[in-house]
Amino acid sequence: MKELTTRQIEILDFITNYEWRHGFWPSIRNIQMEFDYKSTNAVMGHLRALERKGAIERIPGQARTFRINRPDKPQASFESEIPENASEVVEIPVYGAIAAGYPDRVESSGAVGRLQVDIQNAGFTNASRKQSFALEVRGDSMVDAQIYDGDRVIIEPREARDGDIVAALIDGEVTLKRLIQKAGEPPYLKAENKNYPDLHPLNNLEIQGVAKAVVRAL
Amino acid sequence: MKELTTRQIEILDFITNYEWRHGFWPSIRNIQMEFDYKSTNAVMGHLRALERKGAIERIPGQARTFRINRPDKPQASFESEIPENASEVVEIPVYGAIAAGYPDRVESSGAVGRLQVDIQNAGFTNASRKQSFALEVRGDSMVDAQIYDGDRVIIEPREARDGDIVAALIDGEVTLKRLIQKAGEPPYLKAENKNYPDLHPLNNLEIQGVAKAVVRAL
DNA sequence: TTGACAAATGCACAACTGTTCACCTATTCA
DNA sequence: TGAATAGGTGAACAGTTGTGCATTTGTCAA
Repeated sequence: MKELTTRQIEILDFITNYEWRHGFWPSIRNIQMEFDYKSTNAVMGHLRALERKGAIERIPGQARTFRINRPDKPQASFESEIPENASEVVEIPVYGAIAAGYPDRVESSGAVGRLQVDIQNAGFTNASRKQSFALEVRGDSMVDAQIYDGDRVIIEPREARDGDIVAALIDGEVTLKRLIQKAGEPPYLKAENKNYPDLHPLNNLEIQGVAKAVVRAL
Repeated sequence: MKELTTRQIEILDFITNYEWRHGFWPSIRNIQMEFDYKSTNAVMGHLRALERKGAIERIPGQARTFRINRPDKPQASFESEIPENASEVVEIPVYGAIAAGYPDRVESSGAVGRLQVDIQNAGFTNASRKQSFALEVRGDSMVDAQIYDGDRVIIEPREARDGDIVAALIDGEVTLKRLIQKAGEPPYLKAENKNYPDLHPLNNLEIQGVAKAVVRAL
């Protein structure tokens, strides 16, 4: 792939980001608005350049039909067929750190990276996979569940059940713990390390999502 | 969500499948062709029904803008905001199982799944990440390195250094161990569990690659 | 200077695409 | 019997959307 200019990378980033946020691709006029162009043709020029350099593919004349070519991905073309054994893949932004020790605020505001796991391996619910995100773990309160400082947990936002490991907002602080939710009793959070006490919410316990997988770089 | 009819489920399945195969949503006429309808309005009726029953969401008047709602998803609406950013991504086939206990043969022949991890998080070498693959771990010989039975390790094929965790072919058998390679001495493999002995190769020690990351479904 | 190229404006056009209105058939249910 | 609902035809319409042509500006290298 040839070198992309700064502007072309900006356009490409916007397209990718738009797709992740909305679930569908932007129209040319969506891109035009984002960059405050006075003409759609400004976008057209960049799209043509991106296509010429192999960064994207499109279907001529059809609306919102992009395909992003990542350098290391095996050639994706509109003609190529997807093999049967290929499994659907999930793309997950990494947001920042979550305390597995004592509660803390999520540190990073934007996503710091991306993580992809296939559905079969992590058992995602089809719909919420695109909303899933990953958080870096801080602290050692979950070591008995084999989750260590520096690991990344993949969080799927959905209703939690008793026994799930959850990312939770407890009294305004974010933490990663196991949820204990017995019938007729108020729910609370339990660390997987006997040196840490249970966390009983004073006011508010809000489950942000359920941990579905752990990823650790060696 | 209300009950869907057989036909409505067929439509919904087609839409989902189309998106997975093509990377973008179908137009109404795409759906019409698939079901050999003589009128686009047949599709419109089903889409209206699906929307009324909460199975999908769409943006009125805009092309190819679907959103699929699955039962246990909390709330997906076009208004919900998701933060930003993206980074390059690696795609890795999952091949089969590797013994972290005693050496064994890689069990599966073809790839059984796919796993994707972003470059920043796993620190891949640019050139070799294309050929990286993932293996499922069997056995408990690496538990002191926090690698457990059922975990998946991502292997990058490259030269190993002393202290790396490697997938190795030792006397014709595949295993996951830490490589000990001191100057002037023959290299050998060391388990991260004191119940397992060191593995000194009788004939041949072939390093298949270096473990770069661990992924575990919760 | 000249040429090549990235970047952008302005406008018009045609195709793609969602949508609506009128009308039809069959099934279910009270 | 009548009403409601699922499913479908046919034709027309309007908004969204991709595209092409002509023109301008600035940068960089030969």
